[in-house]
Amino acid sequence: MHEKKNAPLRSDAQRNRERILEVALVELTRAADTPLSAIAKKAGVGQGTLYRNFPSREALVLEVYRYEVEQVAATAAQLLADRAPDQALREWMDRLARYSMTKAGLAAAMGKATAYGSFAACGHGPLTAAITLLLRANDEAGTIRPGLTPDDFLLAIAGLWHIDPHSDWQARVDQLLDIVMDGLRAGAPGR
Amino acid sequence: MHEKKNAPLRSDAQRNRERILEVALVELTRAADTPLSAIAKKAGVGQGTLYRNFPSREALVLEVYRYEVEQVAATAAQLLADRAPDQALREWMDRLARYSMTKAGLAAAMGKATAYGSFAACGHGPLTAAITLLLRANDEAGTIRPGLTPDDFLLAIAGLWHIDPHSDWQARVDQLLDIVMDGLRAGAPGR
DNA sequence: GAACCTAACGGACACCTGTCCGCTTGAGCA
DNA sequence: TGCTCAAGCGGACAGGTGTCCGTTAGGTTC
Repeated sequence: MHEKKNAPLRSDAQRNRERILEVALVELTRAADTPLSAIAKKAGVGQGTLYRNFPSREALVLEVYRYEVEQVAATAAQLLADRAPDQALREWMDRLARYSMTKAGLAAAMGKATAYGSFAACGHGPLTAAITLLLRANDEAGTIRPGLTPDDFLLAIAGLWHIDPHSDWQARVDQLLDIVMDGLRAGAPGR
Repeated sequence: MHEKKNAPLRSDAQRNRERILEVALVELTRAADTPLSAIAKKAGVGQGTLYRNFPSREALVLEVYRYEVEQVAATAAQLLADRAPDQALREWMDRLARYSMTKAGLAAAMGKATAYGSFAACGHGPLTAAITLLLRANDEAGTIRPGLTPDDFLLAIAGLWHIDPHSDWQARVDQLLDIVMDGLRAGAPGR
């Protein structure tokens, strides 16, 4: 069983993939529920090609916004440098929420992606890494209950994916994250 | 604009509705993703009839398990009579989780139903009523933070709908509900 | 630059959801 | 019992997702 070592894509495949992402960004921003078939057509590729690159709608959305998501993930380290671990965690959750609500379809995709099985398994490293970082820092500072895994964390904030991004989400997000943050804090050993 | 006051269904319509529910219970229990068209066929009705009675898959699932859900809702009062408000709330959440995990497709349907807009608006009174009851009792006892609405509560436990009912859900549910419960408790004024 | 091999293509297809609309039939009334 | 008529029926259909498979064309080797 020979592994295909991190697949050096063929040149045309590479081009197709990028053209799909370009088109998808435009179309999904315009309407989050644009048919995938329409995106394939506009990108000038067959359905098969689109689905080979992105097995599901969620995979495509996540990839489209990957840069944004990676940015958010990257701020974790930054925030930890600037403030107390628990403050950093809370601020980070706020930013994650803000991005999810702002980018059309991202919240829904996150919800699907985190459903039924670990998010980590989906190969979306950056987010998991960021969460791990934040949790460890807080764990060491004794500001959260011990033994929390990234999966626990993602379940705790799952409510985010159920908030309508077209409504007054700010207040509901604040309330939810207050509850979650306090929940994570409870049982903390203290420093 | 004359309201049709709580629609006295025509006899054949009534029979069809019941036959659909019977078949749906069997089929959905066997496989949660049975095509609705298959259920319609087995029930001996057209697609149109099925969809007129149940506008969406979730509506059907929720109706199929309505009795069970109402049972859970009804235990809220019982639990409040037996124990301290916060104990009752926690125990109730456990039972809700257990039912959701146990009945195939129920968790997914709950997730969809609570997504994007208040659950209460969907006309599913019993659950909302039960939650309101529990929250009020806790509010009065000073065991939870003040000002919590049923919507806040549903967002907080949304993680439940993301746990795979086919996996070792018990441990994950416990962990999640511990976090949520502590989150709700935080900021409680005390008695 | 020709031949080969396989990654990648792309569109037809299978399947599902939800809607629409012409037809059927239960039920009240004379 | 026969008439009437709208509530209700049911299946065809539109629209979308995801799969399959015969065909095409990059890349490599000689």
